[in-house]
Amino acid sequence: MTGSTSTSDKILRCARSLLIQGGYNGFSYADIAKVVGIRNASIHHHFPSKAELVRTLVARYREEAEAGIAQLERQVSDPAAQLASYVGYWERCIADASAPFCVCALMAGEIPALPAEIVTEVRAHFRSLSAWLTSVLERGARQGSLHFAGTAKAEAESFMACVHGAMLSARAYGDPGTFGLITRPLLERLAPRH
Amino acid sequence: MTGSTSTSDKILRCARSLLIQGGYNGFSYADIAKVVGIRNASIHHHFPSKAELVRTLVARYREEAEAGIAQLERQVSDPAAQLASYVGYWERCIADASAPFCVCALMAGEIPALPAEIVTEVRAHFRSLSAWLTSVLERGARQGSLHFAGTAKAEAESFMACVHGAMLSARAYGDPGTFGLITRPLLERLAPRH
DNA sequence: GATCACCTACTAACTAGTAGATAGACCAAC
DNA sequence: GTTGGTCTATCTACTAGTTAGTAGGTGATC
Repeated sequence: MTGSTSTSDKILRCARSLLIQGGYNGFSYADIAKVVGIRNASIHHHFPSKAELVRTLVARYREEAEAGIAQLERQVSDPAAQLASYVGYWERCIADASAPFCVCALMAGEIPALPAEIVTEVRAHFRSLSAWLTSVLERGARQGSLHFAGTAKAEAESFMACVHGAMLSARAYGDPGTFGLITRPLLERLAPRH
Repeated sequence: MTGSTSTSDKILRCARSLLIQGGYNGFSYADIAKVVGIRNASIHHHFPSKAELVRTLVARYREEAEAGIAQLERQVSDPAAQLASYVGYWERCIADASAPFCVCALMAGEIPALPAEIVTEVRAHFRSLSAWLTSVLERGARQGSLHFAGTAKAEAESFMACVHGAMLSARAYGDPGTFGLITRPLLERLAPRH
């Protein structure tokens, strides 16, 4: 309750942005302390261990993601527009470098080296994102606005993989535009504009 | 030249498999030394720094990848079959857990935290893989065996992203089968067997 | 006898995490 | 309204272990 953003909030936000840069083993308590302006040990007061800090961070990330999707469901009703809006959100995040990678997609690659409680959290994000995409695709198919060959579930997994792969490619090429280059045809294929 | 596999070979192979597990910051000289059966310091005799070790490792990985693709070009001529063979290779690697992730795809996520010389190497792999896929798709389109909407280049980038994303999803779900589940419809869409 | 591959022994910096002190805020009892 | 107790957030100072990397020595091989 210390003003608008508490110290633990600052720690979480800072840790998230460091995590997005280089993964779980790519940052340390010292890095966080330097940015937030407290001492190394003070972080332990808020989060007893690094695993717990990152678990909390991912849990909060998932909450925000679910809230964002709930808002999207309220504001946009057309399934094709919902997919476009989801992709557009990431396109903007990558373009302005504010959060140029999905926390969970990044950590999915490091899973064999991650504490179990974090793996659970990452897996849950994949499941819930896939479930939402499946529901959007199902609705779109029923309405006749979205077109694909197999099941909605399979198409959802493919869609999610393509978006995550596009993040990887954008990073590999060092070019934010690559993300849109890959995802735009993906949307076009599902909802052809004539 | 010490017998069939030299120590530096062993170090490279070991480092690769450790890298595939948890990324650049997910392993140390000590980890390699323990597996290979030499002392920590001996690794420096072969590779002066970690950055140099990993740079060499990626360069060799790229050589092997290019050799594999050259062999594929020799053995299989049909473009659709070439794509299927490429995906099949990864499906087997992931299923038997021998090398369940592309070294460059994994490190692409960590790029902001990677030494510059490694980033160059990773980027080069993305470019050469994309170039090969583009040539296969172009040939397939010319022959009429592969079908897609936009340019071959755009479709190649999308294909590559989807494959990399499928690796990520397989890891996230802890289920190797996920890779095939995502990539099979991808091949089916490009070359429908109706 | 030079070179190679390895060794022991070491360093400086960094890792997450702990112990215990301090300073301020809140809240009661007197 | 002052006193005393508790809670919270931070600090300094520390530990044990790990990190990449270095210096210099040894024994075998060409």
